[in-house]
Amino acid sequence: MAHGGKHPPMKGIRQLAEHLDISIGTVSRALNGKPDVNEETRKRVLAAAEQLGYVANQSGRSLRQGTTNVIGLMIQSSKETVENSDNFFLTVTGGLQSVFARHNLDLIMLPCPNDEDPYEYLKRMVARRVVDALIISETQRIDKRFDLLAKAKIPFAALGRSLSIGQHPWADLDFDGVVNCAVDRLVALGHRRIAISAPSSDINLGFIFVEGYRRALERHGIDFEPALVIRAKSSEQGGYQVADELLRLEERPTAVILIYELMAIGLYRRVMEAGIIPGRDIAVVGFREAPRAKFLQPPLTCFRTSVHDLGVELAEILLSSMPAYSHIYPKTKRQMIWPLQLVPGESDSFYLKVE
Amino acid sequence: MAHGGKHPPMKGIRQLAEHLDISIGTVSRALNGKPDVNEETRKRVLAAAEQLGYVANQSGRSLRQGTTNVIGLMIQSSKETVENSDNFFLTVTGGLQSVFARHNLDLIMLPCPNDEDPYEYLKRMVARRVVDALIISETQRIDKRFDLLAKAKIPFAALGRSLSIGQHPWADLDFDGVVNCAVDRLVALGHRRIAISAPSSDINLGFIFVEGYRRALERHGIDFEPALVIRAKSSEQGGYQVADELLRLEERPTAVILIYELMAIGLYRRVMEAGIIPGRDIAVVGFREAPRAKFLQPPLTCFRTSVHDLGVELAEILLSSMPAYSHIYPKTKRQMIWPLQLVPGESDSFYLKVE
DNA sequence: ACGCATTCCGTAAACGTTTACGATCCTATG
DNA sequence: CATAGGATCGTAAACGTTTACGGAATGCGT
Repeated sequence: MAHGGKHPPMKGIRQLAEHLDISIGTVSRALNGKPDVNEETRKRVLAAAEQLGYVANQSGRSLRQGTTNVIGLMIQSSKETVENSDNFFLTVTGGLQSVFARHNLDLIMLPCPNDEDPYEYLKRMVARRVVDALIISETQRIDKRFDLLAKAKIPFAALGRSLSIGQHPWADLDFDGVVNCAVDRLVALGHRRIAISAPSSDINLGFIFVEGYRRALERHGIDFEPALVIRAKSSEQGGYQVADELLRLEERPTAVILIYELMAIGLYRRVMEAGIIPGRDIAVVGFREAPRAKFLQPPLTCFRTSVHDLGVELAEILLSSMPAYSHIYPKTKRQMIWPLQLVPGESDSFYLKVE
Repeated sequence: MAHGGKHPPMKGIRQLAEHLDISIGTVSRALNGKPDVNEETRKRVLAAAEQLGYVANQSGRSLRQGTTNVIGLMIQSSKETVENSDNFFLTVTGGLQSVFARHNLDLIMLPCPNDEDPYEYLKRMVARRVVDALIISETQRIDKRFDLLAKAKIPFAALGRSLSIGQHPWADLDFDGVVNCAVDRLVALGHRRIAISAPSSDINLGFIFVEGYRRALERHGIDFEPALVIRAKSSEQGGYQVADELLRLEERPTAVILIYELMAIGLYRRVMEAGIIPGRDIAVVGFREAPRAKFLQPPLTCFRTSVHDLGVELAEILLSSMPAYSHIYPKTKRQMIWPLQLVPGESDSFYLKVE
């Protein structure tokens, strides 16, 4: 309260310096915690900045030091993503921020419009130099974005693994573990004909999921039947379609593993139309546990994880690859497979062989 | 393909100018579509920029002209928001972008960490001058953020109305229409004792929803009973709690209106524990239609709207209040109430008076 | 041939910060 | 007392861009 209530509009560090009768350089050093400044004047500067509501103009700062203190999380807001992710990204964002906040890093989300090519969008964002580092999500099996970021020498980490050359940092859910666990459980319940749904194998997830499924079957000495792999969209309609195709098979499967819990609703509906009751006549295991999965009757057996904590891990992975922070987060783990835990429901408990 | 494949790293507009043997000022004018430049040289510049992959450094540009061409959408990623919104924000983002893209405006999302005060977070973002305009969401009944933005003279619009002084631009769902329609429908089905759930009346929505409910009852000559207003969290647990409180009442309601479809699952469970079947023994109307609401059995009667198109409207409202665009979007509509449409389910169809 | 308007382009000054460098003062040590 | 060295601060030069201003060249009418 040095000089009353109303202040002239704060124009910049220059005004602040004049007001304090200190040189502009010293003010900057004081604010940024540089060593060459008397502790007492630092206090004065901080107090005045607080009082006058001064905050450094980001553009000037970034221009000078080539850094923005902002980390970007790129997401694709395609219709399909929006319907499936069930706030996955908002949750992971919380985890990311809890780490970034410790280093005065702000997170912004960069939603790629669904009519723009993600690669071009990212190129624009990178060139604009508005973020210091990037997290990209929904990675493709071969994703040019990795090369772009590597070439631009901008630190990054991926939410979702990729096959790109070189070992780039990423974190991903343990789809392999999920499908293994699901198959184990179903086999233990007596199933031998187990179907699986997955997105197209272009999508990395589609590839991994089916590959894990194949290996799990092999472990149990069960032959892999291509007809039991249904490629479908990860939506309610996709689930309906999966059921439809399964019902058409000569020899029906007795169990099915779904890649997205949302598909279960469509599948439930379709099989019930055919007089088949999920959990009694056909076993269903879904992935992943989400608030909406609780709406199902019978409750879906699925897999739970803390998406928030996944964000925490991912943030540390990213920071470990940023020169300015790599001394704090040693580069031990560059890739990370995030575990999930089985949540038994009733969609696979009361198994009776169909027909 | 003027001079082979590899290019030296593009450092800035200066290099581009040297490469073209043109002055730096002309290059800038050419890129920005200024009139004082020969059409042919403009073509050359644009071609070279494309070829060398030059994109203007955002910091330098913003510093000079005080504008960033970026619009921010502030959201709060609190646990409750994340669980309830069902990707509401991602969807509205799509609508916003479809408008912004026409003006080369980029949208970024600013997720306020849940352990930070939204007001302080916004203040930081505003002071950093990283966005030209802002959209704020989840507005409180009295929300200091409006004053902050007005004082900072930064254009903004709100997703959700507010009571703040002055007529600030906003768009909001037609909660009044929803509750009116719900009451009308229930009354037409013979109900007189209609309960309602709503969040605390500090939240603007909680106030509006109950107020509309009161007026709707009045229109039908039904007395307003405070005991039938249940304040609960907008979650599954909240729905369970609502049912719990309703079951405890001396004279039970025969119908209940829920503010969030997610609450229906908890309510369903609780009333079924008591041997009461939703849709037969008690009528349930929910708000809003969401993918997950389809999981309910019986299907929930609820309200549908195009959140994407709401985003479009909101974007136009915002642009109309930005000096640079107000000639394109005349300031006719500054506030907008966005309609919803009833989606009849079966949760209120087979009404039989309880007891 | 002259004046004038128009078209195009180059020059240089800003925008707000950070930081290398050097200047000043003070203290301790010989 | 002389000097070294540390503590503290001021000065000025960058960072990459846009834009006001003025200059050169051209066209046109007289």
